[in-house]
Amino acid sequence: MIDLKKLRDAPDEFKASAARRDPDLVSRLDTILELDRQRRAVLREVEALKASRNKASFEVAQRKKAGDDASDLLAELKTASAKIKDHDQRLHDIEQELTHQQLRIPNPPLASVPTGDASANQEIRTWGEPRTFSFEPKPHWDIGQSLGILDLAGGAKVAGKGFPVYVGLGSKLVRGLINFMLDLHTTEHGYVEVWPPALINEASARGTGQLPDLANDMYVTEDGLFLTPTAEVPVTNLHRDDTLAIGQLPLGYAAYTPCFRREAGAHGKETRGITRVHQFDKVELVCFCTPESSGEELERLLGHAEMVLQRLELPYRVLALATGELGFASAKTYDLEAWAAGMNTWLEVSSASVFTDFQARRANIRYRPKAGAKPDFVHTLNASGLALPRTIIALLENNQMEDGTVRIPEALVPYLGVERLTPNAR
RNA sequence: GGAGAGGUGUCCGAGUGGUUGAAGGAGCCGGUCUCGAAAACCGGUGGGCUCUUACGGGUCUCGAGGGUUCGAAUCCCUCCCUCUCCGCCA
Repeated sequence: MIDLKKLRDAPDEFKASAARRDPDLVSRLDTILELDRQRRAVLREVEALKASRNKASFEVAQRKKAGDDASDLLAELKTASAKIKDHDQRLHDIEQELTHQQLRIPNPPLASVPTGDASANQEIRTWGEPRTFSFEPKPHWDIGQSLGILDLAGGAKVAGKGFPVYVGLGSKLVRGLINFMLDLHTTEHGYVEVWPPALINEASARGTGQLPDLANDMYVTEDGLFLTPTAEVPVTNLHRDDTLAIGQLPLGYAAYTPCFRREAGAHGKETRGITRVHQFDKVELVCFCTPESSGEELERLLGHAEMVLQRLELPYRVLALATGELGFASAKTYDLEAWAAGMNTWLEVSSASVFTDFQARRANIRYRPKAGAKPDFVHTLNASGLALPRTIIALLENNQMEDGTVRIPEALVPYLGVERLTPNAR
């Protein structure tokens, strides 16, 4: 949720920032400003009416207590009350429209975010060297099939396209990666591990910004719950309506959840293999912190996600996303892209974002800067650490050998119990 | 799913139509005392919106949303959540 006071106090500055995302936002912000003016005008009227009503009501109480007659006042109050009801209705209508509009304005980008579409993304750094092959590296769907660890047809049979099945060491690889990542983040990076629900309610989806506009990206159940698209939603909303103590911050959680995405309209792109699927597994890092520290927290989160790739010995690059590429709630995002030798491309395996106070406003997550001080909104951040399918793609494609086996990086060996994936091994 | 009990401020806990934003206690903040601390004592202490340069004022808020009433924490309706018992079930 945008900060209405900020918009009101410095409208031009606010609009200029929003326009870097989308020039159409300017007129929508003007609409909001007008609604805000109306709201405050009606509010002043209705509050004046209520003030005089309260005064008269008090007088009635006094007279009744004293045994005096108050029928003249009561008659007066009856009409005043009707008038108030009328004004309240108008106020309610305006506020409803205002909220409707406000909920649909994305977070303005931070100044350091480059303006433009994907072509304006900035490469921050790279790590590792894409390996050179003495043979033609295969794509992961071929490797997965010949090793017998990936059953796409089976998944399509039991659920549908985009629901992969991992078999044997493939399944163990999924399980091992989840454990490896959670262990790394909890023991070395200091995160508190949580295991949240995979289904979320409407209020949670609104809190992190999936609703109202991104409803079509989620699966809905019959009783109005959504299958979570990312652990960010349940974990961030864990503290919805909370006021955190300053001593709790920064507060970091690491959570595994399956993630569900309808990917409506994405068909035809990246349809082979497991690059884009409807259900996948992900370990997510979520952080609550003070507004002053969110800049450095973003860098820390990014570093923690990078560490996963480094331990897995996967070459990657870090991109600072341009304004046109930012997610709805994000003020700044880094993407982490791992190299996939078989597909001969970079694949997004993680995304680290700072949401400033945008989600905190929606979800009403505050903190008290010091005992006795007024509460203020926290800043929230998250980073994938990491999403599994594309990590698996990179592992299979980069570490494949000419004989068809796949080398397992050292960090994962304890989790898999083997140093190499071989055909039909169990 | 059925029956019952209940949701009050940071926490515990009073309060069944009119100076109740809400007793009392704890906590927290400030002060007195002390070399310092503890204890004791005194004072202060919710949040949102809004008006005001400011001091300060107004309004809303007792799970959520509606309703009755001149007036609702208190009465009525709907929903949500927690607890107990029963049923069902991994």
